[in-house]
Amino acid sequence: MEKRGVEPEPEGGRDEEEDAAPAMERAEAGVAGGSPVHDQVVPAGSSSSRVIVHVDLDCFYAQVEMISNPELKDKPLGVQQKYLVVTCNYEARKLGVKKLMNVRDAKEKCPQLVLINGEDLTRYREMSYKVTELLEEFSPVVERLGFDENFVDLTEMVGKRLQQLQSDELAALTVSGHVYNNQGIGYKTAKRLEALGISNVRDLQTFSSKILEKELGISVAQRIQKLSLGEDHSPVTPSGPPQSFSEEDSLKKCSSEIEAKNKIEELLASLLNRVCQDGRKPHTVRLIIRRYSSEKHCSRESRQCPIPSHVIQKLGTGNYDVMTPMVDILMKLFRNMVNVKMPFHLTLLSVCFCNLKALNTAKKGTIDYYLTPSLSTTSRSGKRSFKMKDTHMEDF
DNA sequence: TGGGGTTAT
DNA sequence: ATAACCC
Repeated sequence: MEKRGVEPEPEGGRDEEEDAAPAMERAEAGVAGGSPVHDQVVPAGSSSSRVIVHVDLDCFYAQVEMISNPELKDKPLGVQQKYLVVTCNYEARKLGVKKLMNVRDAKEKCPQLVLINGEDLTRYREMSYKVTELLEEFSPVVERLGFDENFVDLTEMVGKRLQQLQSDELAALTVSGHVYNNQGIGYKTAKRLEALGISNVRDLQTFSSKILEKELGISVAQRIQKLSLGEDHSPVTPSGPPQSFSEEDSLKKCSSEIEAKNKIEELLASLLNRVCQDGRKPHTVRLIIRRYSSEKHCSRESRQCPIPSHVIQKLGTGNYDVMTPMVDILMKLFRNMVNVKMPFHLTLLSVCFCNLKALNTAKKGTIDYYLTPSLSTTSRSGKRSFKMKDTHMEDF
């Protein structure tokens, strides 16, 4: 069963995105391979194997754009972020456009290419969660990976359905779609393994790692060999609501505090909208920068601090000016990282809200009720009996 | 390489 | 606070 890890590298002019249909995968490949005669005999509902679907959306951003504007449907379409075509539809791919291609190269390859700016992820994020929520109707155990992939653990549902079946119905069950030799390995790789004399899981387990690496590349080789040993019992972990919200913008050059402040205000404004919609309250804010450097090691630096409780309380309301105190905090974080008296050159700014906490549902009469910050001011006219141990920015 | 996201250290 | 990894 393959749940995590990369897809097979694109091979022989084939792209991984052609499997538009969900793939059925079985857990414990090693066990299944160990007894080939019996590996399909699974006592209904009592098996320890799992049924997990992996749903991978094709060229997701491009699809969202085509749904938004159907006139784009039969044109070659690319989604642009800065000078990159981050994804494109199949029309564009036919004409030689690749994911993460330079806009210049893409236009050269395909002058008719229609480009849509996709730097604002709002609609993609919304659509992404709609897909996840749809899948959650089948089972609450849905794990997201990025915006366009979901893993759904359907073990329970399948078990229950099998139990309902009569024995004759059970016997009449057929499996349709692609079933690749009972291994979570794609068609192409299966063929190449066959050529190496690897026809079942045990062959793969005992095959020379070195030769396999030479043949398939170190990444694929090591991964599938681990899978052949049945490794990956990791559960499908329900993602639930996001644990952080961030907005970032890469820049050619930011070299003054004013520029930085303007960018930060822009990022913050979007974030506040998102936080407002979410309903929960972030208790931590982080500022991330990337400094210009010729090195490949394009590392980021960050500073974070707790959000003062009086600011947190005003977060969802929309009435009060939360921008001013937040910008204040963020600029302090900025100056903590960047010596503004010295020349600097930043190529990225990002603001992140994390440490999200649900609003209190504390009942009257409980300890929580009296300790709840949001109630401590309103219900007792600002006379706070407890000093919260927040680290405020003044402590810097 | 964008603009995100998670978990581990 | 950063790294490493995912898309």
